[in-house]
Amino acid sequence: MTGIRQLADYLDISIGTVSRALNGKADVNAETRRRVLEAAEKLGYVPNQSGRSLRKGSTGVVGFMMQTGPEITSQGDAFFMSVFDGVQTVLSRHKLDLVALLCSSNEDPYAYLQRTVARGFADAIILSATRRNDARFELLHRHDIPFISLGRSLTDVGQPWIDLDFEGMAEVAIKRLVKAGHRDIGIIWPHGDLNLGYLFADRCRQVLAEHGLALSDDHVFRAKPSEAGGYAVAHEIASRSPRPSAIVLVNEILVTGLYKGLEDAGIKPGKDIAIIGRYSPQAQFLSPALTCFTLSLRDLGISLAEHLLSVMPAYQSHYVGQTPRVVWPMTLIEGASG
Amino acid sequence: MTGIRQLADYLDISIGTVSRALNGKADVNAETRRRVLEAAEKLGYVPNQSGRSLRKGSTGVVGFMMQTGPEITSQGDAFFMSVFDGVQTVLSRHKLDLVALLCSSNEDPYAYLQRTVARGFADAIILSATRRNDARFELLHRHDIPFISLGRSLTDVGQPWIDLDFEGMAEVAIKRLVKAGHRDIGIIWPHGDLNLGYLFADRCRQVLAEHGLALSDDHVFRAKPSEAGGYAVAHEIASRSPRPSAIVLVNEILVTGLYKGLEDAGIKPGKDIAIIGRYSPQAQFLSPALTCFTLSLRDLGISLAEHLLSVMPAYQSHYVGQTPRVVWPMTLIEGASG
DNA sequence: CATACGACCGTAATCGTTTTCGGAAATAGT
DNA sequence: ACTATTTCCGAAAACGATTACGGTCGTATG
Repeated sequence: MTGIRQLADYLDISIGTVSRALNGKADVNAETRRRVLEAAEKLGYVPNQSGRSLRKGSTGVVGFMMQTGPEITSQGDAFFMSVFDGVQTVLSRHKLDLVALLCSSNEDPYAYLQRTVARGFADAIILSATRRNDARFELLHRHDIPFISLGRSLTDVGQPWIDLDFEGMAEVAIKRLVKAGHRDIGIIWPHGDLNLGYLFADRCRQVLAEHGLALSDDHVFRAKPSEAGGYAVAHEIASRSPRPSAIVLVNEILVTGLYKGLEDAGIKPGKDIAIIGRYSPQAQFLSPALTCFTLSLRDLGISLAEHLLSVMPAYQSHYVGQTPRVVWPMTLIEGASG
Repeated sequence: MTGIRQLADYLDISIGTVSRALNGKADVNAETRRRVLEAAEKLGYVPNQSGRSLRKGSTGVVGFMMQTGPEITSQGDAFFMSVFDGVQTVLSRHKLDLVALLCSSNEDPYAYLQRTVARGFADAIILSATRRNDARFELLHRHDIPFISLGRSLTDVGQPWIDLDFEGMAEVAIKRLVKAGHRDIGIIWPHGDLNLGYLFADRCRQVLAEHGLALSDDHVFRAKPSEAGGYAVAHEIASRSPRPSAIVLVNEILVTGLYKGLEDAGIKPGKDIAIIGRYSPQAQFLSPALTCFTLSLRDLGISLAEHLLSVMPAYQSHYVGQTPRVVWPMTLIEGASG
């Protein structure tokens, strides 16, 4: 390993000058700087992360916290990978790196986050899969760690967040179905305590009421956010009488299983029952193609990163403004399912 | 932030003793150790990552390298999340943490890895999406970083690897189809330079030859590893004459698009054309259910971690043996597609 | 009683980097 | 010619942890 000391010895100058040269500080001769840069390139010098961050008190790393395990809590892999890509295009301009902080399924997320921030692993955190009440916000706020969340929560410590417009989606979807003549609309509410479920269900109920329709408890279906969950809930739907003539769902992963389950019960999606959901890469390749709501995940990632930077003291000069709270719009793709 | 110094002041002892107590070293009174542990718990002390790893020369972090971006290179959905979960169950027993090192789609993976290891970010690396020739192996070998790869490569620096048994899959699939009477079998080879494509295609060709059958170049279809890629390749398949009566594919993501594309071309999967592929959470919810090869991703992760530990000097006492090279078996799930 | 030894703890060096401070040399100003 | 100012660089102090080393007790052994 070639450190700054080897580099300094090689050039026969002091480590202080080398450091200043590499970091673009003043007080170093142009010619000297050139020599240092050249030698660093030649010897393949890269500053040691631990030494640097110990001294600077910051790591240059932004962490995106997510939970591992077979049951994805809210989104699929492709979802995050696209968001990550957007986040990185912004962060890389500031020489920040993004890593995914992986919380094991058998560790408490709160404890994991506590351990991780106390270690000083990352300068800033991006949270996802926000719950109805989410103590992680208070933790990060208490430790004064810059963070942003992809998702809202009832817990409010003045944190910035960006969230998909589940309420707008509910509104457009319900109105579309009502206009098409549906009077008996059901919704699928993914299991668990994710906040988005509440937002979505509440707004659905509200919009239905505006049209003089009620959302009977009998037509609020709970399902695990997985293909198998979709399959299972299809049989519940099939067994209801009266059976809803349309279904709106907020989770993207459920839909393949849902289609299959309905078909197995002799109910043809798009014909016997209307379905409106969320876009996923498969959505347009189902039969019938899913009518769904989509968004640019990359742009979402970009926005996430920019707003995160705005709450990081060392970078906020670039992005000023009040606490960012963005409800990200989604657009409807007309399929053949509803 | 409460550091070791605050802890020592609080207990009115020296930082040396505190450190020894926390790390289970000798030379510390049982009663003192108890008090230290108690105070650490109470004050929420967690050793600073930078300070510790600077001194120790190791970080306690294992990195899993993967590339971000909308086009997943080889696997989809819950694949990685399940593998991660297995990896972590092993690593956590040794107080090691797993993070995903995210290489942006517009950064060269080799350069990214170089930067990351030179910084001393992780003690060990897990590679995935291995290419036919993969310079990353040489890089890690040169820097003497312990690593393992999920996937083989022609590049050989004596590294350990675990890979799915794509050759076994090819063999079982081809034999099954031949036995069912198929004489004109095509394969889908995902675009790119991933090594698994070569392994799979070569073995298919070989097994066909053993049965006196040839794999015409006309029936080797290249496709982007995505739903859209599956849809596109379906039209190519449909346009061939003679058209293959069966298709074997090694990528799990393609299949939804493939089904749809074939149907749009008036070809019914499982009826007009047999299809055998890889398991994914959707596979059993397609119509007809996909005949596919599956494995326990969690167990794969566990094995990956154990073999990684065996090449990490600080841990290898627990797992001895020669360089591990595991061809991971897959089992057939009989669906209705082929 | 003197010596040896073990148990326990504090001191200080160390890891690799950044950054402050002061000094030397060169240049400019009078 | 003397002072003031600028330019450049080296010395050294941090950052927070681990750990080698030595010192102070108390107890056991001869």
